[in-house]
Amino acid sequence: MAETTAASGRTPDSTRRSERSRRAIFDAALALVGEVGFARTTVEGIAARAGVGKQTIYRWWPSKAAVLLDAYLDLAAGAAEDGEAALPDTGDLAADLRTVLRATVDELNDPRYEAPTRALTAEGVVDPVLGARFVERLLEPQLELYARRLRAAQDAGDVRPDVDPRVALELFVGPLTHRWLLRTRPLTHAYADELVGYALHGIAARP
Amino acid sequence: MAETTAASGRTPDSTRRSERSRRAIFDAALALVGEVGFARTTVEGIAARAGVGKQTIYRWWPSKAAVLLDAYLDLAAGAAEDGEAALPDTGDLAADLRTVLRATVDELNDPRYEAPTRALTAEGVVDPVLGARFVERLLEPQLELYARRLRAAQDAGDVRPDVDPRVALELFVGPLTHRWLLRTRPLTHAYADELVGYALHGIAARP
Amino acid sequence: MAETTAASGRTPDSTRRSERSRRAIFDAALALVGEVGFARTTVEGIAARAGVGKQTIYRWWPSKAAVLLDAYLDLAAGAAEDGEAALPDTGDLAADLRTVLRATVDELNDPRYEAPTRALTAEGVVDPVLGARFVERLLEPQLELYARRLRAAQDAGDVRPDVDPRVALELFVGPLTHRWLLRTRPLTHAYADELVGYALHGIAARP
Amino acid sequence: MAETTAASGRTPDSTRRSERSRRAIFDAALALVGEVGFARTTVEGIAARAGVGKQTIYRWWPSKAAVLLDAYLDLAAGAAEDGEAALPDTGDLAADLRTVLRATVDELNDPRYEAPTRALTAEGVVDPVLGARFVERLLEPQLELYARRLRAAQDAGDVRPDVDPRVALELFVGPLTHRWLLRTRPLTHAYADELVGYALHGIAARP
DNA sequence: CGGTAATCGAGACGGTACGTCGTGTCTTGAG
DNA sequence: CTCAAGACACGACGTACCGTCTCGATTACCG
Repeated sequence: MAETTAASGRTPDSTRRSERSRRAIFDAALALVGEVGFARTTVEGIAARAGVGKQTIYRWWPSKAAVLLDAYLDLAAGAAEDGEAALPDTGDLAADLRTVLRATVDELNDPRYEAPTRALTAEGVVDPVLGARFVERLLEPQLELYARRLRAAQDAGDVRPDVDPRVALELFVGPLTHRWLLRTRPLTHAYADELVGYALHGIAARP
Repeated sequence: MAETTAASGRTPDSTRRSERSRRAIFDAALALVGEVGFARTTVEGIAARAGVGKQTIYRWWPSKAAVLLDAYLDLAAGAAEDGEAALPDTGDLAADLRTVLRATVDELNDPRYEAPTRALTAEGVVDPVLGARFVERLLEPQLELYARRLRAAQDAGDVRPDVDPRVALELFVGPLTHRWLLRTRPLTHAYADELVGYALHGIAARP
Repeated sequence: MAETTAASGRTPDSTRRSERSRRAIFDAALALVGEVGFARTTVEGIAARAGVGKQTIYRWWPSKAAVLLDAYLDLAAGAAEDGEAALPDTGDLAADLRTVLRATVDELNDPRYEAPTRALTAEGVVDPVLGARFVERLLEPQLELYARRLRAAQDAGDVRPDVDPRVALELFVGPLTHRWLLRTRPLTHAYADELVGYALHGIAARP
Repeated sequence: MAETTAASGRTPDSTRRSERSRRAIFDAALALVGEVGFARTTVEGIAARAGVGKQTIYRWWPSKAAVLLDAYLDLAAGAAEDGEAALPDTGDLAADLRTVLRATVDELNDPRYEAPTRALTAEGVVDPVLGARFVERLLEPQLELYARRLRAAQDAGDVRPDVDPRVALELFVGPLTHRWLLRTRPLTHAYADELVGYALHGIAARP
């Protein structure tokens, strides 16, 4: 589980690292963010809760956001092990997209994940380094699944061959993310379905 | 220009308020966020730079984010005075959308606005109250312009009548925002054009 | 009660200073040094005990030693108010010196004063600035009393007129201090008497 | 050269000890105290400079003061080898004392020795165990030289037979130390001479 | 048109957290 | 076993800001 290595003067020897502390820090960080939110979570608080010296956190991470990101990645890695290396492919692209987008809606609405995900995303919006890492490790792998499914659909003749899947997928995740991040309108299954319809067939009138 | 009024015990008498200080605070806030970023901008710093007592800030705003939001709204109000109460309507919907989206791309890429816009958006992602205000005062009015243009296109028979403009517009702004906030891919005019094409006509193959 | 003004960037406005805090800090500092010793007394501890922010200490003093010195001076000033502006002068120089030196022995042996006095002295040995202040405010005024008494004795013909009182007085306080600081031998009344005997006949006029 | 043995649970096997490390630690300790002072010298710093593990220091000494003391004793032992097992005895007590006291003044004023000597003395003032060791190993042997010379003077009839040499010697070293430690007045040869004059006639036999 | 009640600049205050440094203990691998 | 190296839990450092709280000194309404 690679970490956002601290950029300070001397690099510590990672072979001698305490796995026990690493785990305790992750657990404490996630728990605290869930309980009091990211803003009121402090490095000091994480250290205290993890039964760890502050220095042990600063030795391995440059900021509390980096800690949380690694904790989150660790969590996601655990969850990813058992499952979903690919989007469903029943042959019906619209149905498959509806399934996935509905699942995404449910996940985004799940209060357990909301706080840390929002915190991390917001931090990434403002901190390019952290954001890049967030995208590279978490977001892009997910988007790649969409791209793959769309490519399969192209092979099956369900999607225009001149369409760039990497761009097309944003028609689905872009609006969803927009609603969720900015809270402009409620995120519902109905919205997911509507989105699939619009994006798949466009909004222009047919002659 | 209404402020996010401080919610503390006694409401101050706004008629006696110093306009001079208000302006100085806005200027200082925007300047500091531009120079050192939102995170390293402090209320103390704003006060010092504005030549103002800290209490004068705390009297009128509940947080530095609220100050920045009002400063930003003030800025936007000034900019909005001269112009764009509506999206262009040349009769060619695709062309008009390309124009607008390209302009948006340019704006988002403008380093002058980047820091404060990102800061406010990120803050809104995490703080629902601030986010709501941000959306209500800044985002929704802009989205309404899209909705209006799409409704006109429906009247002209260029957009399917069963399409909900408020949802459809997210096909354009959603992906754009997604790229900008998360920095997944560069934001270019070519992308804006591609997006208009995809969203307008869908990605599904035609039989 | 002048303080060892902090040498940091901006000098605080001493007219707005909280007398309440000043007193609480002195009390806490003296209490802690008495209870756990100087080395294990911390600025943090003083602040906590005094119910004061750390910054309030750092605003007015550059180090814990400076705090303790001022606390000590404040104490001494309080004690000095009621009393001893001069050494006793019964006409019998030897007896008077014995009285004073015995009292000094008792004071140095008093466990209540021992810890802070040793701490302060040791700190002054190593920190010239603090030491100078210690000497100027506490030690020299006391030594001046000796000098005055010796001058009176010269006037009375009990001390050789060519003797420099400021040097002569060190024959008494030097050895006493030496024993106390370095703990070479026990400090007793007998020693005080012996010292007076030895030193006095060196400077006493011969008939 | 005996060390202030660490008092921890298991005593290490001193026969397997690295002489190389011991010397390196002494050198590093003395160098650091000379360069940055005792307070800012750290065990970690000594270890790093000596190219030694921290544990190697903690294995053999209980504190940095103890390390410095041993380093100092080691130094003094080297210096003592070539010389002065006794005070000069030309038959003229006053002259001999002046010689010795002037040499002491020079030594105390030597900036090379000032930092470590002050540091050790100050530490001994506050730490009775260390102080006792300092006195026993360094101070008392020197004082004994004075006592011996005074006894010789008594035998020669130059000093009153009822005088206790161990007390009398403090008339010389006490005031000198007082001036040096507390920096009340400059330490000069003239002062040394004056001191001898004052003190000596106090203890000299009367014709 | 002077009294008075507010806001204003300034900044001290009690706090919380920061990120760093040093302590003394413990562990690892080499000799 | 000792040693160099250094990670660890811990505690304190001195600093930066927080949001609250006095302080005069304007300043603008009101009687």
